[in-house]
Amino acid sequence: MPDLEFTASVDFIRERVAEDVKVKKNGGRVHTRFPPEPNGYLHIGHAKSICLNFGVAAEFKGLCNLRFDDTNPSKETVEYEESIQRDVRWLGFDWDDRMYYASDYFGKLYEYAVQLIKDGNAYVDSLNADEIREYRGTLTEPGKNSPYRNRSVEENLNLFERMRAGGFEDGTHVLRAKIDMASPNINMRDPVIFRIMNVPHYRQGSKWVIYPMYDYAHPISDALENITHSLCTLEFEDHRPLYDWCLEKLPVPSRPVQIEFARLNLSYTVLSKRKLLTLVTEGTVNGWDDPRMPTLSGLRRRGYTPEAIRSFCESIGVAKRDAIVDVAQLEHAIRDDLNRRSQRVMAVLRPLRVVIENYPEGQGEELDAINNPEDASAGTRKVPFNRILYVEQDDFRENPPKQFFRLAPGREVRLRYAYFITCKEAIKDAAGKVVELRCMYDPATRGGDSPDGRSPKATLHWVSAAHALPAEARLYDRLFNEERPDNDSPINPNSLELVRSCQVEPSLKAAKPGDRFQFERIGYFCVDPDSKPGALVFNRTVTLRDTWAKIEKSLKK
RNA sequence: UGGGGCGUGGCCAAGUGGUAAGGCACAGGUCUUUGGAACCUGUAUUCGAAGGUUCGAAUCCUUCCGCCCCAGCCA
Repeated sequence: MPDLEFTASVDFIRERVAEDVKVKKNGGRVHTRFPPEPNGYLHIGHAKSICLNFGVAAEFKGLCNLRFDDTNPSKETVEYEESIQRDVRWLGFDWDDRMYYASDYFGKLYEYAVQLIKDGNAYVDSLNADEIREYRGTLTEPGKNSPYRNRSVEENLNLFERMRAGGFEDGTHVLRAKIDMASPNINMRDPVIFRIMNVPHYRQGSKWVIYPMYDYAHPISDALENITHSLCTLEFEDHRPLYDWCLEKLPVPSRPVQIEFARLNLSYTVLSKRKLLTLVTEGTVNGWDDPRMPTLSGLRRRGYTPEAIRSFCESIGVAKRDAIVDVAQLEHAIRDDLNRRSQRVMAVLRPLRVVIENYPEGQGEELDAINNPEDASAGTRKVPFNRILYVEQDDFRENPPKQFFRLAPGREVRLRYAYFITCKEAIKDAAGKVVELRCMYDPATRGGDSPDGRSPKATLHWVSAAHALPAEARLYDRLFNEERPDNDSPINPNSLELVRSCQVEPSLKAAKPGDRFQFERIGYFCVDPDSKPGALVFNRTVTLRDTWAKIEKSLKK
């Protein structure tokens, strides 16, 4: 029986699509598209749009196209295009054979423009950019008609053809839609629809020297692909009358509708393409896939899973109000996913040597460890134990504060899957730094349980010094310290911390780039592409929730 | 200022005239060989504000306030 009490509510877009399907609009067909411009890498904000577009299509048994909005050759490259394809696929979506390019419609777009001219709906303007701006008016004052606005159809046709043929300098002429220079909507004040750019296009080469503007190319591209619902972000809301105008004036094969939703904003994160580009070009970060970047490639390298990103996108909803989602919600999504599926492993980030004085020298043994307590089918593995171990420096305090349950002089703790040990003495170097712990173990507690039922308050992770593998850990923190960073915000100087002298359990020997693990008690880590056998490199995806850190923080206040 | 949108707890977000879902975060607690996970409990007499309509309003009307977007030959 379906649980009627918990019928999930749907967002306003799905509601509207459902209504259209119900009344058999477009024959009940649903067809969306994801239309990125190949001028940068996709980020988590795009993921929201991808999940929406592909998601809506799938839910209504429809289709979603991938379409490159490549109408501005000065910014677009094949590298970006390829990264976009890779990232959409990685996120888990498939466009089958429906990959399109606005640039493939340039011919059509040109013909439609000729039609517009013939119908008296477009004209060639020869004002320069500054003049056009002046003539446009302001928010409160209407614009004025260009002196070229009433050129004859013949003259317009001739000029436009010459624009296409080449020979004109950039900016000498533009094709404008003839709408209304006094419109209160500035987008309707005779918007430019074609401009001259003597720049080769990354796919079309030098075939064109005039390129269509987004506002003109987009509705027509949608119509040519028989898109039914064209979903875009809020800032295009007042472009909608222009979107509709294009479709009304031209004999296009279908009539899509544009629906706008609020783009994603994340706290402590910047999602503007311009700023992201700057971070990359100025070398503030190490490329588009720097694990601190909110790009899909960065998140991937960081260790985020597509499932977590999709689940995050589902959790934030789709609405029209401007919102800033707490980055903690994203972190929750990845923890939730990784908790269920990741292999547990013991790794010591900052090693502190421990000598078990009463453990026989030369002796060693292997202990059973559970691979994933959330998944019995993940099985167990053997972990070597020895007289000399490493534990985490943070797990020992010479003078433990209240509520610190871990190791301290005289304190007994459990070593996970191993024995209880009691600290007898802390050895210091000349500078007074604790460099070694002398401990005693209780042989009766093998595996981690005591016959007398006593149970230490703390369980520590550890590695056998003789068996552990050296590794590097890259610990990431938020890229910005400001909750709402702007274009000038400095990055968090501690956004990357390199820890080079880690010791990890030997089962990690064969770990390959992309493999994910939970380092018990520390966090989730992902093997970096820089990693090599014998020189392992792990990226920290996200920390585990850390109750002690919270207590310690409140203690300091 | 002209136009277009939006205002429900700290952050998201349901709700579409019948008496405020859910998630995140936070705070307690249970359990625990990860101070993890899981589980339980708590957190809006109130929906930007003020009027009005109605037996009854977050939902309808009026006015006001606040926030976002638009003056690229970017998308």
